[in-house]
Amino acid sequence: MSKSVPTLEDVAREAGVSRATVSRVINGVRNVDPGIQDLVRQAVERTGYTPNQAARSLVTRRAQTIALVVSGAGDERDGGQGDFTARVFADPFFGRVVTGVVGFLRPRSMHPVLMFADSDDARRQVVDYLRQGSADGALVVSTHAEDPLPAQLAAGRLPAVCFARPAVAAPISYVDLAHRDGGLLAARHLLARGCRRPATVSGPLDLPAGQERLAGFRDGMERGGVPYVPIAEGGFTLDSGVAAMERLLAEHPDIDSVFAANDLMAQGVCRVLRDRGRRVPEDVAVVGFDDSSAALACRPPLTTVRQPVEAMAAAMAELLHEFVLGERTEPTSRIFDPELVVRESA
Amino acid sequence: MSKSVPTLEDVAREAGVSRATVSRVINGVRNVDPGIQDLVRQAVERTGYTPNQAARSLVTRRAQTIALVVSGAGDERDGGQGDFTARVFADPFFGRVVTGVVGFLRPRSMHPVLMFADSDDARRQVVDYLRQGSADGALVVSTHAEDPLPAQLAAGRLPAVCFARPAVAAPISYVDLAHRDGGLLAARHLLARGCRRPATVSGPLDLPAGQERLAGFRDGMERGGVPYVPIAEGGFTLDSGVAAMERLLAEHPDIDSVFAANDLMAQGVCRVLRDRGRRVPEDVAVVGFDDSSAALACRPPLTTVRQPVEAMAAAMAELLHEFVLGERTEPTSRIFDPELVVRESA
DNA sequence: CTGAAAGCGCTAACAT
DNA sequence: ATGTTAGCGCTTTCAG
Repeated sequence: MSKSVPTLEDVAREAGVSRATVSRVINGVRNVDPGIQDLVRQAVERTGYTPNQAARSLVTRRAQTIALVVSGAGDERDGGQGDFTARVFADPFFGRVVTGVVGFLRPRSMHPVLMFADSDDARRQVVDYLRQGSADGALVVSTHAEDPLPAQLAAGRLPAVCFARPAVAAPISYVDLAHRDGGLLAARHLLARGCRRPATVSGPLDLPAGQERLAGFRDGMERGGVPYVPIAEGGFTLDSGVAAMERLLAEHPDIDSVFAANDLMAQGVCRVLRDRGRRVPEDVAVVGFDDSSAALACRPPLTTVRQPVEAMAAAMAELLHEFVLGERTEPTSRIFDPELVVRESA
Repeated sequence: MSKSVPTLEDVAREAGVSRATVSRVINGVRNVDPGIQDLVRQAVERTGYTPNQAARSLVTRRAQTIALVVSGAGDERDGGQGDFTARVFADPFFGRVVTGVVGFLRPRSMHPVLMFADSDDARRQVVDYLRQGSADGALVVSTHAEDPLPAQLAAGRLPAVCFARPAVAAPISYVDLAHRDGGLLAARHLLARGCRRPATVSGPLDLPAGQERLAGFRDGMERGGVPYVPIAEGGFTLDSGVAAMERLLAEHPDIDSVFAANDLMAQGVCRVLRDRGRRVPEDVAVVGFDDSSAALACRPPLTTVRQPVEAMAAAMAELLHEFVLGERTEPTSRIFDPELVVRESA
């Protein structure tokens, strides 16, 4: 058999210097004679050396890896797992988070480990993973309101940053959107269009995002002279949007506009409208939220409130990185502004 | 400050035994007195000990991590990155792969690191990652035909398993579907329905999956007495399905059925048909491929050829695991059978 | 500017 | 059945 993977020792011998010097060259530490640097680099080339990350981590106490965890509140056992994963990926939102996170991580040669925390057991795994030092910190995206993970992470003093303020209060960092302002934007646009009989398909009302988007919309309508807005609660999925819209239409057949708290539900809304023979936007104008891929996939393309998910995700990674480096210690929040994107649905 | 994380040493002292014994208990090695086991477990509890993975990996030479890499052929620089990630997540297929992989990994407390290999540089990162021992092996899903990664992995003798046979030949393991049989299934179903003027929106013809699904379909039609099938090549995306269908309809306005090589394109096909006032399936029957979430999201719900992606992904992880454990050494292939799922579109 | 040496925390022979 | 001991490959004082 050929000799196994080369170590620092091998490179040092090959270059005729000490291990320490090779280490310095590899890690780009200053104070190394340029001539020797070349020597070492050639030796590295010849031996095909690659530093062993475990050995490195053991002394630096850094894994160069962060956990990207999608967390639910449930306590489902195995059975639910597949569904949970599937649901997460069905939402175009998650892909954007990954895009943003990877964009920040990659140039720093760090990598995300994907974890799903949809049961007590899975959550324990996440915490253990961090305590083991397998990952330097966690980026968490919660899908449910009562998710206990953020609090657990905070209690364990583990570096972590959440996407959106956790419903369960905890001293933890997060990035979030000014959801309320987003709702306001939607209301103003509909008002400007002349709509006076709006309705809304809200997000889950136990989620801050659900509440605030609704509050902002109502507030905007109220200020615009429309005191009452029929509401049907949805669950941020296409199906829930369909169901909510059917309820709304049954009780309020004369509405002239709908604000859906995310694009997936807006898509459901459009589908129902179409099936009922109502034209969008002529008969009923529809405004979504997120500006996800669903907004463009929808017929007609959705006018929607853009949430800069990629930028938010990158900021989340950046914050975490600062914690890991010890440059930051206090829990921090970073709030982004929404923006109206006008297309054809309203 | 409180003393930092407890080590084996601390637990050993606390329990009044040697490090070795504690290690044995923790790793469930036999030959340890039950009484002492309890003692140790209590000490672990009291100290809140968690094994350090880096130290462990250093000696076991196992990271308990595998790389889940999505690989393209491109050589795009930074700019393309975001798009690539977004495109990957937009396809419901990838979520199913993750579900299957995680399902296998989780019970073994192993975790997937997400990597995107859409440039030479990124591919180098993947190879280095494995050589560093940060991951024990790679699971690769290629999105393009000329993806050089599988060959690179094989050349480096790195443990790896691909989803689908790589277009670039290499001595590497993979799981795949009997695509040809899938095409046959679609043809037979359409034939049984009485369709005699079929057309097909194929996948990219430089991809084995694209070629074989098409070949199977044509073969089936031929055997059923239909010698000619108009074809338009697509790219497995919704938009490409729309474009392909428009071309098809322009040149062959009298077709009575369409076989699309995946559900996303079938969705596009249905959309075009609907816009042109053709009823599905009354005027034109449509059969998709994959049975992804897009099949159910489509109106009408798609009759499609099911690809057991989750099971295939789990098999991929299992194969890799066997390589990592050294239980398997020769490149291996595992082929799954497709299955027709009849819904409303055909 | 470079080398020698001391660990990082753990597992696995080898003793006992 | 348990303890002793030697590393795994690397970074990092500390001398020189």
